[in-house]
Amino acid sequence: MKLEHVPCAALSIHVIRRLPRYLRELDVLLAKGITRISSVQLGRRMGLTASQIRQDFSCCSGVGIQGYGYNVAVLRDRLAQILGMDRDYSAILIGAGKLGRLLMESFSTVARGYHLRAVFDADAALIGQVIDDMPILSISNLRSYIRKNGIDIAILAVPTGEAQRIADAVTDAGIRGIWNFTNTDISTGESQVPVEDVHFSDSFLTLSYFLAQDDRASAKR
Amino acid sequence: MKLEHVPCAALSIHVIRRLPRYLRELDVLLAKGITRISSVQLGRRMGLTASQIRQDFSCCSGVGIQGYGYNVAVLRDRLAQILGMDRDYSAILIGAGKLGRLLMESFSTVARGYHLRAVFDADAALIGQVIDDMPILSISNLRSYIRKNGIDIAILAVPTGEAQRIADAVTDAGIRGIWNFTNTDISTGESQVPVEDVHFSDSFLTLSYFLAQDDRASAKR
DNA sequence: TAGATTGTTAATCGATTAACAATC
DNA sequence: TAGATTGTTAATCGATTAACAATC
Repeated sequence: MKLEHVPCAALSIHVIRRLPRYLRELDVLLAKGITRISSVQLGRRMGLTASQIRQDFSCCSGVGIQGYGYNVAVLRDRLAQILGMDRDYSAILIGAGKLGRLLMESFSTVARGYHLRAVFDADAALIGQVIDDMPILSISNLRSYIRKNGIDIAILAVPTGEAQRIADAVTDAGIRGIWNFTNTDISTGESQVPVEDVHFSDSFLTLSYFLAQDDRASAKR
Repeated sequence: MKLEHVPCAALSIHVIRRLPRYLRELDVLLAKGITRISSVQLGRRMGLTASQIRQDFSCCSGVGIQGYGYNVAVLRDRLAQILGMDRDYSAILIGAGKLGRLLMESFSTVARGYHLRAVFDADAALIGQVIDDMPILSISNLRSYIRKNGIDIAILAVPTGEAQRIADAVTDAGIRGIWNFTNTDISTGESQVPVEDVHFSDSFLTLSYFLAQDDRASAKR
């Protein structure tokens, strides 16, 4: 199910989606040697109100100090913890096409703290090959691999037509989250396994709307 | 500026972000030969309320028919139009690394209706090479190229450290939108040029939150 | 005509912003 | 102590849902 609909998330999805941004900004501050920041200063940098930042950070109880602000390093670590970056989770990639290979390469920087354990594909010509030190396994072993190794997250980089079938398989095998790069919405049914979509095309069209809207507005003037 | 903050968007950003999803679902219906759909039926398929769908489609005035529903093909074309898919816009790609090449290849399917006009890179070893029929141009020609050819959208697939500098350049040259794949938030300042981010890492961490939260909840029980 | 379904208005719900007491 | 700033409560704003008259 889409993250927007997961019950018992403790924080609202709006807050959750801002946490990685805070984390990035705090890393920038750390790199600059800034050790302390107030909600007003951080708000100015990020284009958010100080009020919102304090509301958002109420999940990090005890980190802020009245009259002082937040210790950057402490807050950063607390956010990283909330986001599960300290937990040694495991992931597998399904689909070793162009996109899959890109994700393989960049995984360690994109998903710091996670471990990519295996890569699966349906193409017999790829199976057995080793790419970036990762052997490509047959998709027919997908379920048993997830079960045996207690994999946490499945990354879906398969053709659109295969997406739901694979989603069903990994859900059935006990996966705990799906990172979906296919251009379709997948369902995890009863299981309520969370699905995060990266829909390139949707993202692009959203941007495109603003150009078209701008043109429509200009045409009227 | 982030799409969330663009003024005079006519539709709320929440509605806009649902439009591409509607478009996809309508394409699925068309492929199945379904020519007619009601808000209740569409809601059931997509996990939305019929009410929300009718509110969302109030931007497509005249398309719905009482007692009948919506004509799938008509609604689809209207949405495509609202999203600017019929306008022959142009785009350039900046950064011909792994990600850039993937975007080059997939651009025509991801951004249907748009034309990729040129690819830029800073690496002298790449400049002049032809990849997927697209010659790689020198980034030193970026501004003049945009100005001369009236390019609409710039796709940023450069290293994080270069992102803001390039964003400044393309904004200054009169670009109308930025599709940002770098792992940082860029500012377009006064110009209010809309920026759509695709932050892989933020997306992944958002999913990761739910695993961590699930573990925290389990630990308490 | 009777049934179905839209488009829109009103009600509810949730997120953001403002205000301020607590306190470092 | 005085000034700064948090954390939280209350107020506002906006999005979603419900209801229903209009009408195909």
